[in-house]
Amino acid sequence: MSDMRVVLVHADDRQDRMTTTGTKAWELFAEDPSVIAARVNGELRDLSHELADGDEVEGVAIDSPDGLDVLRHSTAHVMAQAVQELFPEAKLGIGPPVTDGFYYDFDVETPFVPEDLDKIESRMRKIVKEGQKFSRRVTTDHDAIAELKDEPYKIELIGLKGSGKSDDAAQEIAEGASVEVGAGELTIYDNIRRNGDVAWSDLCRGPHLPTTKRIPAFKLMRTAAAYWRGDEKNKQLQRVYGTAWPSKEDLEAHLHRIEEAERRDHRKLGRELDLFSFPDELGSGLPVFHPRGGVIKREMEDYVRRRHIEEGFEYVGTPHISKDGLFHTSGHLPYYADTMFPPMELEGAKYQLKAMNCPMHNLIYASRGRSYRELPLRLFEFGHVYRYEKSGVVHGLTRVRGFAQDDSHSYVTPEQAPGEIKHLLDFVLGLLRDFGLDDFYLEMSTRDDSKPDKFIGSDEQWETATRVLREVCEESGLELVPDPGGAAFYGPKVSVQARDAIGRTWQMSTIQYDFNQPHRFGLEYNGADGQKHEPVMIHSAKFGSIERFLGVLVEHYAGAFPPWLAPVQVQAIPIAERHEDYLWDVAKRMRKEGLRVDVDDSTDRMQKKIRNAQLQKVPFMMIAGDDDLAAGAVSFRYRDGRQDNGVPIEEAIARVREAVAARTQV
RNA sequence: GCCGCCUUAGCUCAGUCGGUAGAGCGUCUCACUCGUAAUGAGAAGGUCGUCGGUUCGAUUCCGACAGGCGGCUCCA
Repeated sequence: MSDMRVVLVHADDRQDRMTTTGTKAWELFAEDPSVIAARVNGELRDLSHELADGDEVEGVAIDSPDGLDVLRHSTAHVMAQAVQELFPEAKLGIGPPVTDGFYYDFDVETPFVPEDLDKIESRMRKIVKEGQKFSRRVTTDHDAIAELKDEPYKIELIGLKGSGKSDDAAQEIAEGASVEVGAGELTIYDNIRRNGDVAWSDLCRGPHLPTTKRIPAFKLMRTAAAYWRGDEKNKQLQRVYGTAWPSKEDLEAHLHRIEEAERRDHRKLGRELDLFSFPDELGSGLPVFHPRGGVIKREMEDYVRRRHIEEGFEYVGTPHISKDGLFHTSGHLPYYADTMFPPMELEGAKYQLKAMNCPMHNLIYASRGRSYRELPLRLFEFGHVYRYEKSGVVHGLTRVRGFAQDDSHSYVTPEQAPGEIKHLLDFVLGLLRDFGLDDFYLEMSTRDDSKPDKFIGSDEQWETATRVLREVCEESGLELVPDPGGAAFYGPKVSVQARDAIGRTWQMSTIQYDFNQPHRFGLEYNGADGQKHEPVMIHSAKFGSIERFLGVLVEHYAGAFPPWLAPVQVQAIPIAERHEDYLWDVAKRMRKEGLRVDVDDSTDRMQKKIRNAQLQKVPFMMIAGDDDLAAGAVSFRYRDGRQDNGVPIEEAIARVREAVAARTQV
């Protein structure tokens, strides 16, 4: 045993530490119970990892991003052990950590039922209590294949690793597969009981917690089916999702966040607030808006129509169906036949419900000769499109089969394109802010070079389009996340992802650069040089879909809309029947100002009326009794219980009017 | 589309080991007129998602379909 030196890294601090050969990483962190793994020379390692002279070592705390992954992946192992003890025939798929938790896939004859989750969870608690040690063991492909002869999926992964050789390849092979077989040597983790027995083993890259006892809090969430290696041509395995946290409190907080999200669910609130419904008689994914939801929808439409006109767009209108030739010209058919409703045949022609509006706007452009002096030519409408989404993906208002896009197409010269994209991006961001969404980032969807059949146009065209979009995005200063392969077949796309009140992100607006459709439609303009030139078209939807955006707004505000969007802005509540006329007078004056006011003249008691207005999340409750009558005033109650009594009528009207005009929340 | 679960009054849900069902809220009626989140009493309301099968008998068991939920795949 001889001396050696390691460098202990903590944040920006680096300290030399003398130690002896054979020192394990845990010995450096013995005094810090939150450290559950180590980063050695940049690589995540188990705490049992033996250090070498000159190593740079950093402790990984259980509540750090890496630490959480280690915790969750280790919990996945415990779950897999529990499953195989309870269901010996279960074959292992993969079991990586995911956001907030983990999953493990199993091939079992009979799918799991909810009661199985309870059984698995109990067995897991037993394993955690046993304090089994996670023990790393280096193996070879040959030995591992022999050892894992009963685990066909693991053997498949070993084979893929042999051909792939990199983490990236493993990621392509299967989301999460890299945690099983990363680059480098092949390892197996044994779970060892205190008496030395090997309880269970799994092919795994690691690292793991020192022992199962270091799992502070976990819960199994649900079962689901998932295609092996994410390919719908493959067999479906049974996936069990769980969550794991550094403390019981963190677990509780996580479960609380889930409840909060459920409380905000727009499908639930849509029914409770009488905003919209999905009648079975219409079919899946086809919503109807009730009067109250209609108010919000109309406010959105009025807003976005006015803003488009202010931004230089011209409001147009196009039909819902077209002969199918149009979609062949555009290039959408036959590629998207699967997602379009099937054609209707009449008088020898096939008509299709439109799934996109751009071809029709192209016809407006092409209706006469165009001059460069007209460009940018900006067309906008609420285009109602129909897409035959697969039955399993329809979801509330966020994924429907019939919806309205606030769709615009800007026809520009190639030189004008960057300026127009910037114009659109500014427009979109301002719109999102007006609707209370002010935390966003951009996603840049580009072509997948390995799938040329999914995209049309030359390499040069794609390169130009992608560069132009990227430059404008970078100029915006917003975070830019790449989305390789996510482009439309006709061009790259930038989409604005907005975070809602509880941090979830939603894809909202899109801006797409299209050099293909103008060519396919033979669009042209006369340039200053007297020659014909081909314009570029820029697709843009600001809300994206009116329905979807409305659904997101419901969740963002948890149904408590700011006054300008609230279906009922003021709910007037008389203390007693004799105050009704007085409130009706005030209400009528407010209505003259264009405000949405209701007077609750039902036979309910006033306490009940307040409760009802509260449950309907009305921003202003306007109450009047004898005192208010005498003073020529009203009393306000707000959704949070705040009160403001004795407000003179004129002031009360002005207060509501100003909150609506300024789009403020109250 | 695939896997699993689910579908009982307008809503949320209970129930029937196969003998056609119940609560709360909501609705309607009557009484109460009340100062900041549920007044009391009474009444109406269901071919138990649809179609088929098994059975003397099906809301209950089986199947198909429709719709929903959670995932997977997909999302121009």
